Amino acid sequence: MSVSDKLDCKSQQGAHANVLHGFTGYHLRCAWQVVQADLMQVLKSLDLRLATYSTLLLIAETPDQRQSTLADTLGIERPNFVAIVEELERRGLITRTRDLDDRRAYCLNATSAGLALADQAVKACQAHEEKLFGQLSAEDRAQLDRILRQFRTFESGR
Amino acid sequence: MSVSDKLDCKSQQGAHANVLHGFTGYHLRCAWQVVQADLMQVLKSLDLRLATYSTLLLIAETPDQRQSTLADTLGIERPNFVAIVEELERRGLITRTRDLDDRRAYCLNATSAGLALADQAVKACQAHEEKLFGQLSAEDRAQLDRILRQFRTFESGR
DNA sequence: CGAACATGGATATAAAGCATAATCAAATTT
DNA sequence: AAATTTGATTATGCTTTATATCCATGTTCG
Repeated sequence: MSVSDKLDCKSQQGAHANVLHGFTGYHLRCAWQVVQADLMQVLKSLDLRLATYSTLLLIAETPDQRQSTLADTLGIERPNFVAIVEELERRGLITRTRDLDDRRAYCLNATSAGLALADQAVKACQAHEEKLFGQLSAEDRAQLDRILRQFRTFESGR
Repeated sequence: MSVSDKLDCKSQQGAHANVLHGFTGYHLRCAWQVVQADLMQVLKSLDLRLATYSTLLLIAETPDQRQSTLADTLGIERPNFVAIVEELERRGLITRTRDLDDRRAYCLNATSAGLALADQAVKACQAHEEKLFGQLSAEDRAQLDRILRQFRTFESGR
């Protein structure tokens, strides 16, 4: 499990009717749990965490961005982003060069090693998705993807 | 965001094509994020967290269970479960009575106050689900629920 | 029976993850 | 030029999650 959420994803074998099973949100969470567990394992074999993985990918795709912009995009607090960036730099996956126009800022870019690892990671994730979502019928898989994308545009109705 | 996962759920506005957007798992996560955020807010108004909420519900549904059984069902490590149970007991929502057959163990049960709060919480969650998933078409909503349930039976293909 | 071992619950503790306040230097504003 | 803002950082705290250990009770087996 993770987060403060302890929405028992194992209680299906319980003999009693579990109210939680009536909630779509519960099943959504359980599904994400399964995916997350497998994904983290896949990334671990590349010595990546979810945070470093998505950061590396974003830097590889959008060159010359500064840290705060990237952190905002990723929804990571700036202070917490520092360690992530430092790790990627230390491992030679990205470079931090001073912005000439604003000498406070860095421009982050992926190295060739970083690009190669990002590529490897994406391929591994595609295989992971195939493994997991491939268990659904083709129609169900397409439906799920479509509905989830749609759902994402919703605001948590304030 | 939460967990180690930093799968940027805000980067959709990014001008560049984001590889992550090609993954169903990514959208699954984003959807869960939206649901979780709203759910936590709903529970907060009842002074419950996801952990205390699901624990209370489970205890209310399955009387006379012992702590370790409940913890296992919920996928919570036993040491971490202690504080949760203590909180529920301190708030008068559950009782812990010694098992006569095994004096090491406790039997956990919801008090009438606990049952009442559980009931309130369930109703609040139903409203929350309605608010969020009600934004989908009836067919999509049914499909999503069906597919997620199905997906849940999968093992993360070992 | 009694020693060895297993189990329910608790404590202590550590590692992550996530957030806020404050710092420093380099911009920008006025 | 002084005041304010901003990019990056540090320090710090809170929460969640995991592990190792401990105590008391139960169980197993020589």
